[in-house]
Amino acid sequence: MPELPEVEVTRLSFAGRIAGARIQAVHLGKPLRWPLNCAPQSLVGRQVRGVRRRGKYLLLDLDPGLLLIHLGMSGSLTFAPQLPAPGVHDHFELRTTQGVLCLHDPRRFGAVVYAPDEQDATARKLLGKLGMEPLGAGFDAALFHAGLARRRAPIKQVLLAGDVVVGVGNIYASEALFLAGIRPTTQACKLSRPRAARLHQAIREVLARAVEQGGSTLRDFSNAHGEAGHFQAQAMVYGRQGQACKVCGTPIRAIRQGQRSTYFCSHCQKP
DNA sequence: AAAAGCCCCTGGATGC
DNA sequence: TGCATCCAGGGGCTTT
Repeated sequence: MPELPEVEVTRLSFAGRIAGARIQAVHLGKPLRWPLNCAPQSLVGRQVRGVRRRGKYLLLDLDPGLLLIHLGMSGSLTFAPQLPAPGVHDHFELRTTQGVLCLHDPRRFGAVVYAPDEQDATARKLLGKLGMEPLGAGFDAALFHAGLARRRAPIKQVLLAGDVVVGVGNIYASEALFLAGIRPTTQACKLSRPRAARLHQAIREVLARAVEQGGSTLRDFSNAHGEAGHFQAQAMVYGRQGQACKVCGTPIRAIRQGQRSTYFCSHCQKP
């Protein structure tokens, strides 16, 4: 489910409210992708200093240590003053002096992992190979082009891989490529510098706009207040197979790339 | 080093 | 109504 915009919208919706809280109890439901690699009891009494994001990971800074939270395909977080009614898919619950953080994740591809610090081996294994932050100052068009230049795979799959640029998932990859006028099947290394620069800009635009819109709610995404996002309404290609392109009227096509659906306009997007 | 497949898991939509 | 099949916003791991 959640790509960078959804993760960032989630972060923005509870970071300020949880900062400074002290952990009172930790409750676990069914196992997630990885087991929590520390004794839940050992977190009790620690303060939550803030919430950062790296790619699609949320970093809950504790004093000391940090929790890495990933929402997987179907995860969502809520942060509420009162204990929520127990749900069968609530698999991680952090009770604090300022509210209850709850991870709801039907498919359980999500995870919560503890690390003493970011240099820790566990943290580095998960965060170490991540690419540039698309909304950060370090996301440079020339570096982006250089990163693409050594990849022969289709550009869509290079975007999804996350080692050149992070946070672009299945929805926003299709959307950004549409905005940049680039066919998803084009080999990444074949993109000229100007076209790579155009894609660089398109990624920033699409992701920033999606954050403003509160993310995409296709099935069940909601922020930590429980509110849905609205970006999906303005998708140009994603999920629009057979419908007319909003720019030229050509029917939108759907193909499979690496077991994932890709949508594009064969007229607006050139190989 | 890079690319391609394979899984993990549940639920909703669709088709017979 | 019941059952089988396919699909879904991710990504680490193993194999080529």
